[in-house]
Amino acid sequence: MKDVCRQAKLSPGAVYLYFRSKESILQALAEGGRSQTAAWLSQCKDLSRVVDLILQQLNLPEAQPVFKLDVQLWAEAIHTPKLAALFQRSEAVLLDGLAQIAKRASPKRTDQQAKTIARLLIAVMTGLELQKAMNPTVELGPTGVLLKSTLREV
Amino acid sequence: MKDVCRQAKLSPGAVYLYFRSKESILQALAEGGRSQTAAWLSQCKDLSRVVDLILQQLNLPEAQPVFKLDVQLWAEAIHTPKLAALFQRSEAVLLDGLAQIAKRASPKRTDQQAKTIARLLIAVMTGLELQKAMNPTVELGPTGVLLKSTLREV
DNA sequence: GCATACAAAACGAATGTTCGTTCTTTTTAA
DNA sequence: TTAAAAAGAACGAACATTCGTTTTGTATGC
Repeated sequence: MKDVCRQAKLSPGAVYLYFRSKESILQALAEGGRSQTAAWLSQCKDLSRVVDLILQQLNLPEAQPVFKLDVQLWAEAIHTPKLAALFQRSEAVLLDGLAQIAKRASPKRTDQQAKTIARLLIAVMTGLELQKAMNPTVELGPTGVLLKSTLREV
Repeated sequence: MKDVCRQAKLSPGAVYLYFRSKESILQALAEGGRSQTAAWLSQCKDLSRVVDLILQQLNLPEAQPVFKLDVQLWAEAIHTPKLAALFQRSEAVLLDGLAQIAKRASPKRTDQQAKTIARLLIAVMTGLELQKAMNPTVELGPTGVLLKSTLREV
């Protein structure tokens, strides 16, 4: 809360004019991440583009504080059903979107395979985000190239 | 702390006979995870085995509470330098170990490529762990097969 | 064999602090 | 002049931690 006040340049009392509770702030934060994800997902017509955007986000210096925030949100979701449900819904949307893109690229893939690829992509994205959150000096290097080549092969 | 007491079947006072503080408990927990990871890493002579063990762990029903705990530890590490340093050290060890295995399999890979593969594997592992922590009903399906085939191609 | 003495272990209520929230007051702006 | 916005002190609940007491287990005396 102290951090929220500092970031918003508002006193505790003022913050509570805009949000009912801390939990509703966290929900709004998670909601914001969700819609942002949906926004860039809609710009992707193939998995190569997806990988590009993911790695671009991960390398954005100003996005780094967001990574730390996301880890806090994940932890909060573990013991806050409302947040957990929100994350599960947005993950389901992301999963479907990615699976569709995966299937469009090679229609002979089964739905299950497409979904597995999508799940792995999400895992890579969040996993790398965690690494960057815990150690900002991490360099991703040729991760994007490697990822894209593997996606072409499968 | 309440959860720790319940799990240990000990009163708060008794817990503090074994640990100096909550933080030292978290450190011990993280330390335990580290040595456990080192243990199964030493049993792996190729990446295929690594993938097998990772997915076996992820599918173990009794390991699921550990996933939730890990997410809490990650979040705590974000604002606890001691924990962050511990995680960074153990990640470095894991990274080197996996990179060595990756290079042993195909020596023509550059060190950077091997390290990138290792980093991606760690990302997949923690990413899937996060998914399972937030939604225990997640089914991994043919994730292992797919992962191993992609590793063979690259 | 039983009672006594002692130390280690455990308990759980009490403590002080932190944190989310509220409330009264002051400032801003229309 | 008035309503909206912001401030920040104050409140209460939750939390990590401590401490005086009780229990348990074990060695020692008779």
